[in-house]
Amino acid sequence: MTLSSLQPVRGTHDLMFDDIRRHRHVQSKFASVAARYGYSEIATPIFESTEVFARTLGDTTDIVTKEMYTFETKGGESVTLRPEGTAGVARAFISEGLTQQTPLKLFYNGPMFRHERPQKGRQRQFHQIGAELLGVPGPQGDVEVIALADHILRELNLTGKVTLELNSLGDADSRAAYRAVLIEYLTGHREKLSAESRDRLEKNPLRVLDSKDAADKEIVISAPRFPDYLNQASRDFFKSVQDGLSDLGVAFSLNASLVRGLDYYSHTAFEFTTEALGAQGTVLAGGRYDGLIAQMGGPPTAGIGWAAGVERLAMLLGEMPVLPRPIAVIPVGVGEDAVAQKLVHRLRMSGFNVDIGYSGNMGKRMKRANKLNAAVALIIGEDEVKQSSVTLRHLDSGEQSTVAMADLESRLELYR
RNA sequence: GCGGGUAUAGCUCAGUUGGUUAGAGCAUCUGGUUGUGGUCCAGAGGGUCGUGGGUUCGAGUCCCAUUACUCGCCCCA
Repeated sequence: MTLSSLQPVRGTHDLMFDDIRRHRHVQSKFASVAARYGYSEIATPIFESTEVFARTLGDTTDIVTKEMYTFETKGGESVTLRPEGTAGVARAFISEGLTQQTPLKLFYNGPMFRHERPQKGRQRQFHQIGAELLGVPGPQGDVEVIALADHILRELNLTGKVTLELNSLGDADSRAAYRAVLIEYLTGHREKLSAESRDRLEKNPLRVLDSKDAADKEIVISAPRFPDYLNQASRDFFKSVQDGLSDLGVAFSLNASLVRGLDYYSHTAFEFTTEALGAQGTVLAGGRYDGLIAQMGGPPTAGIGWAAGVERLAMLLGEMPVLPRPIAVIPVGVGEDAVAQKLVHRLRMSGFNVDIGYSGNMGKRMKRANKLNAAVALIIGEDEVKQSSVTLRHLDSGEQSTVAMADLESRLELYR
């Protein structure tokens, strides 16, 4: 541990054994469920022009102002390691000429990078799965996207551990109206607000609703409520989303202070949260972003999507299913090595999961077979080679018998 | 960026008011068992006590700094 450069960079981790199995489990469940909903996969580059993120996320967000891994290429271009997935998908939507192929359903999965202080459930390189539905302006789009999220959490057996919170940010008019009264109210209490909230009052007043500062919370309790300022169209829209979810049996609760900071968000905002991960309770979050594509320079296109943290989901998973037990092939002496190797290959070609101890006496190899959790050992010695057979030993019971080489596949059928 | 906690063997951790060869369990290796593992028994290897400085006759232990990890704030997935 003396060479600091031999440690993984702060906030990054090597994933192996059980950890990566959990990740793969999350990812493969996601891929199979997403396919049932008609989503196809997209893999956008891990870095993009800095502009792509700066423009889409908004230059008042923490992500853009202090958490991006931004660097200059040898060609002098400013590029950024992606801090989230939606911006890249939106960029691809425009630059790949997909704007005429709506409705478009895309899902993705991959590493994201944010320069934050690491803690439980928060790393500098982390992984997200996400889904985006482009070109569906109606509430049935919201319902389907949320149902997809709920479905995946269900497949992962997490329904008891997470709850869905829902809010509406309304359309642009509603938001402008609410924003105005909120600013007026908060300005009246300006002196009592925390420093950050005073700052947000200028840049992003909705975020004050989110504050965890005790004094701020006091003020927020009596603040004008967003739902009261939704116009009729926005109310109808939100009502349809709620009815749609209820019809599908997706449970949710309303949370009027659930907000998204960015201007292009509208209508539905939602989060699946858990109590089990401490401060990082948000496991999956998303919303409708009808303004985004236009803001990036594409044709006005409705959009809604979400992203989930794979690490956070993986932490919530229970025990992983046990791995299939291999078959161990054990040559008694060096004389049998070649026969053993051929047998191993033959069984692998037939679809069996086979391992072999590479060196050592028989005792050692038996020990290794045991450690691999092998179900059976195939022992090959001089006698066996002579009669073209192997000794098949069941490692749990210790029973063993002689099996002709030719009959092996059928005798091992149970262990495939 | 701010605050708290922690750092001793590959892993999990003991280590007394500062006291001389720094321990345990697990893991690893060897032997008991040269064609039979998981149990058992005997033994072995493995540590610049995170790093640097200071106090002291003497520091794993006290002080300072630093780094890493971790939890919280913030932010978010």
